[in-house]
Amino acid sequence: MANNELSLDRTFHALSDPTRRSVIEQLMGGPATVKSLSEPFAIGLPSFMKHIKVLEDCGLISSQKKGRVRTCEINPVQLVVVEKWLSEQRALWESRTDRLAEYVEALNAKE
Amino acid sequence: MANNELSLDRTFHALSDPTRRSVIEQLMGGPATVKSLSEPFAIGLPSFMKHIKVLEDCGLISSQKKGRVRTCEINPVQLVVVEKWLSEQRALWESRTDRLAEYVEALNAKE
DNA sequence: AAAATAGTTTGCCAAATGGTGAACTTTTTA
DNA sequence: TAAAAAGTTCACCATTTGGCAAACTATTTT
Repeated sequence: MANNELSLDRTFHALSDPTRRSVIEQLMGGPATVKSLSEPFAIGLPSFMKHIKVLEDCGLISSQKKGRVRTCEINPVQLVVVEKWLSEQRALWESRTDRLAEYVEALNAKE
Repeated sequence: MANNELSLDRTFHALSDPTRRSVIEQLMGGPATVKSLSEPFAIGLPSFMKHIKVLEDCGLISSQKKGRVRTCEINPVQLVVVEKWLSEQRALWESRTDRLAEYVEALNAKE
């Protein structure tokens, strides 16, 4: 569970971009090549590769090249690290008051 | 539950900075003034106020001024929005395989 | 009334971010 | 073997970020 702070910085930052979140969503369905992942987006491959690198550097995905094709895969551990920070905050808040349950209900009701 | 995308962008970005995460953590204990929130950090007030603004713009906190003092408060709804995106991803992954449980266990075991 | 406190506004800066096009390498495929 | 496909590298660009100092406005305190 090493160096949390920097890891959280990078992971939250990685998730702050819609292109990168979309890549994550795609990868949830299973591994995919860079090319196929890039297709939904109207940006060049060099730009897209930067996003892949950001995701890889923070540990959200991993990739390997075989022949001329690079295949990416999700690494759920890193998502759990982030989820954990959030739920810890939630726990802090809940220990102070228990209004959060109401908020969540209200939020769910809005859908 | 309006405009999720932009809201997620801004909220993830807000959480990608350690100063801002620390402010969130402080506020989990209850409302506090800008000054008291800024004390742990070796940065000037103008810089600190930018962080407050980022947190307020994405809806993670709210604040109000009374006299010369501005008091900030956490707004847990926005945290829940982020938690939700993450747990949706986790659900996607779990629907594909159930190895995540193992990962989480392994992670928890490391503490 | 004078001084301290808490914030705000302004203008500045270096570095990081997210994009581009062009040129290049390495496989595959035709 | 020639051409297409999939990345990669490079140099460049505008914008955003996160910091600063200085000057300013209110409000408490003393």
